[in-house]
Amino acid sequence: MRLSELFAKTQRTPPKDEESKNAKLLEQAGFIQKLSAGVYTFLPLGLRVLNKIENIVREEMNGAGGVEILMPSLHPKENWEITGRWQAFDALFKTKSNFGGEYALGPTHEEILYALLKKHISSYRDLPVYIYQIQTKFRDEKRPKAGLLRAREFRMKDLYSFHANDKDRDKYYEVMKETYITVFKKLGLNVIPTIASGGTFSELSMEFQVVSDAGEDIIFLCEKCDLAVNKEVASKADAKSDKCSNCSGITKEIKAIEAGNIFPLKEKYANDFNLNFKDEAGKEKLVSAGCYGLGTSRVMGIIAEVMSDEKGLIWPKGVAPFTIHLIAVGESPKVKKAGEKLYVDLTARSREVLYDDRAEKMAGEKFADADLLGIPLRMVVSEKTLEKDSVELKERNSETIRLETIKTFLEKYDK
RNA sequence: CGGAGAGUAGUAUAGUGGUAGUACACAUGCUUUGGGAGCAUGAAGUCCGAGUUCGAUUCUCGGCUCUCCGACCA
Repeated sequence: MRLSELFAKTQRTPPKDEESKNAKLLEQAGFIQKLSAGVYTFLPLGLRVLNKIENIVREEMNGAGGVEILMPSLHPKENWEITGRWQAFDALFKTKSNFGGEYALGPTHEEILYALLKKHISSYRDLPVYIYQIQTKFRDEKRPKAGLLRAREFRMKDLYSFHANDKDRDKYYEVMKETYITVFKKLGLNVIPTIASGGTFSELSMEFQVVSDAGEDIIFLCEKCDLAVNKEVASKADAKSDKCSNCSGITKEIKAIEAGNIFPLKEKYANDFNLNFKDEAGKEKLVSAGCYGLGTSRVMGIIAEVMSDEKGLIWPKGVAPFTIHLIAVGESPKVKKAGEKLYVDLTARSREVLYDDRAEKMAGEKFADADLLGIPLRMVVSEKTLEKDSVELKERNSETIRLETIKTFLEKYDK
C-alpha cells in the first residue's frame, strides 16, 4: 500500500481524550478512531492488524478441529429467556424492532448455538463437534475503559465444544489449553495460564493473562513452579498471596490483562435447551460442552499496550500491518524511480510493503511516522544509498542500521 | 451505578463579561529535501439549552459527551 493513498492520517500529538497507552498510540498512529466510549472504527492499518490476529487464531482453531461458522448479532429475546439471561445478564444490549419483537445484541452465543444444534445433534455419532466463529460482540459495559481493553463493541473468537461425556470434554479442554498457548506465542504475546473463576456453572476455568500495569486482574504467580492463580479465586484454589500451594515456592502478586479464557460449560445450557443425544445404549443424555473465548480486538490493544517505546508502536512480526516500511528520501527522479521499482518488486515477491511515497513530506516526518507505525523493518532508499545500489535497513526494535544491495535483498525472496 | 476532572478550528492548546489568538495540519505560490523545513497569502473554532447582563466563549443552573478512580465484569 502506498502511504499517499492511505486516507487515515497520523497525529503529531496523542489525542487528549484518551489516557491509556494503547488508545493513545493506536489513535495517534491512525490505526483506530473513537466513535464513542468503547466503540472504535478500525482504520486501514488497524484492520490489517486485526485481520492478521484473527487469521492466526483461525488457523490454530482449524488445527484443533474447529469448524468455523458465523452467527447473527441480532438475537431474539426468546432465546435469552430460555436461559434466564435476558434478565440476568447485566451487560446485555437490548433493542426493539419497529415492527414488533425484541432483540439482544449478542455478547456471547450459547443461546443461539444450542438452539441451532438441536437440528444437528441427535446421536453419539454426531459428537464431538467443535464450532467457532470470529465476530463482533456487544456488551453494555457500565464503564468502558482503556481503549480496546474494555469496549462496548469488540471482536472475539468464541469456540464451543460439544461432547458425549465429561471425560471427552476434559480431554479437549487440555487440547484447547495447548492450542491457546501456541496461538499467543504466534501472536507475539507472553501469556501466563492462570487458574480462575468459572462463574456459576463450573468451579474453575483457565485464563490467559498478559502481565501489564494496565491490567484489571491481579494474579498470584509462583516463581518456582509457574503456577498462577487469579486473586479472585485464591481461596477457592487454595492459593495464597505469598506462598505457592503447589510447591511451597514464593508467589508474587502481579497485575495482568486477560487475553483469553477457557472453561467447561458442562450440561448447563444443554439442560436449558434440551440438547441431548442417544448414546450407544439408546439412552437420552445431555450434551456436555466447553467454551473457549479469545478477544481479538483486545489482543490488538494488549500488544499496543505492552510493546512500544517513546517513539511509537512496535508490532511483533506475526501481526504487523506490513512487513516492510519503505521510505523514499528526497524527490530526485532517480530516487523516485528506484522507490517505485522496489515497491513493485517486493510486492511481486509477496512482501507486504507500506511505501511512503509522499513527495511533499520531509524525511524527518517520514522517519517519525515509521517509528510511530511500528512496522518491523524500515527500508530507506535515497541518493546516498543508490550510489551503492543499496538500501538502508533498520529493525524497529533495534538501533542498528545496515546497508544491503538491492540485488542481495531481493534475492532472499526469490524462491 | 457512586465519586472526580475536562469540553475553544482537523489536531494540540492560549485567553477574555465587549471584534477569539498561537502551533501543526489544510489551500495557493515560490523556495527547501536524511529526523516532524522557510516565506507570503487564504480558509477554518468557543458541546447543547436556559438564566443573569445592554452584552456570555467566560458567571449560574440543567443537559450531553469524553477521561480517570471505585463498584460491576456472569
